[in-house]
Amino acid sequence: MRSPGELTTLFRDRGLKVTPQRQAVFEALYGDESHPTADVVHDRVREHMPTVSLRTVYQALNDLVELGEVQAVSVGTGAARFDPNVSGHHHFVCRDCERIDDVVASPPRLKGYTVDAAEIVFRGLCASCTAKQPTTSI
Amino acid sequence: MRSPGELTTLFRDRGLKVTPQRQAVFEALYGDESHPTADVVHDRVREHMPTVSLRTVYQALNDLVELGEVQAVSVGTGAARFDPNVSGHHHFVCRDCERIDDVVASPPRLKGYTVDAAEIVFRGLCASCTAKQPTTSI
DNA sequence: TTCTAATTTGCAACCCTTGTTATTTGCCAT
DNA sequence: ATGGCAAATAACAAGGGTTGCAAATTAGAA
Repeated sequence: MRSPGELTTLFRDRGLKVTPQRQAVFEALYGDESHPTADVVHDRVREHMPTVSLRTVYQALNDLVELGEVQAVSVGTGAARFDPNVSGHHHFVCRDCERIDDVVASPPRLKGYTVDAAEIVFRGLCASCTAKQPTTSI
Repeated sequence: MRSPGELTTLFRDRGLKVTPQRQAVFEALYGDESHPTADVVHDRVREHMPTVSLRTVYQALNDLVELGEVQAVSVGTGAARFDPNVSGHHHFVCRDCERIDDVVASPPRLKGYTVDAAEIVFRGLCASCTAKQPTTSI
């Protein structure tokens, strides 16, 4: 995810307005590695802007996801987690505390962890949907 | 997942009762490769037992998951999907129709598919939780 | 500054899943 | 075969997470 300053330009270029609420979400998420839920982001934002609604935080987060600046991580732990790191990496989900850690190493290097399973989820279009796609190539 | 007949024995051994509703869930899921949601299983069961409640279907599915006979797949497409195939395999999630296919091949062999991303989710205990685990070894 | 489209808020509604409770039922022991 | 008890069912409500909606506000271009 780009810096809050760069996001300001990006949002305006896309016809999206840069509100104080959105800037607060930018700041709350920038450089964060804890994979917070929308609710956690909301709490964080309200520390300095007590009147911001959860709905607005969801809006801002969804906008960031649509722009490809933030990744929504759904790993079956209830609420979606939001990750400003959109470079290729994977996640470790603790079955006890539900903490999510970034995994840049391969499984054998997960020292200290208890790895129960490694789930690989491929995302894209299935053969049928690929076939009926209007402009798809390859 | 074992056959409905074998599950009958397994359930009784564990002190769980084998009801017609549960047997209907067994039948509905046995050999199924479509990764149905609880709601889909419910519809399927009700074709022959119209009075079965969704709650009961959830109960049966959760029991099967706890016994390790069925895998609950949460890939961010809303409702959980249930998979009677508990052998080591991965999933392909279509971003268009949300169909889930089993993946036994490696990514390069996904011919016909449009692969946007391959997410690897490691599950287990993080370093902190591993450390405070009562009886953990290795 | 003015105008317009986008945004915010607060609320309700939605989906998915689980809690609760009275009633029914499987099934073990007799 | 029957009784009794623990477990399961059904119906309902409620919970968490997320989105839809409408009125009021506001960003930002002209």
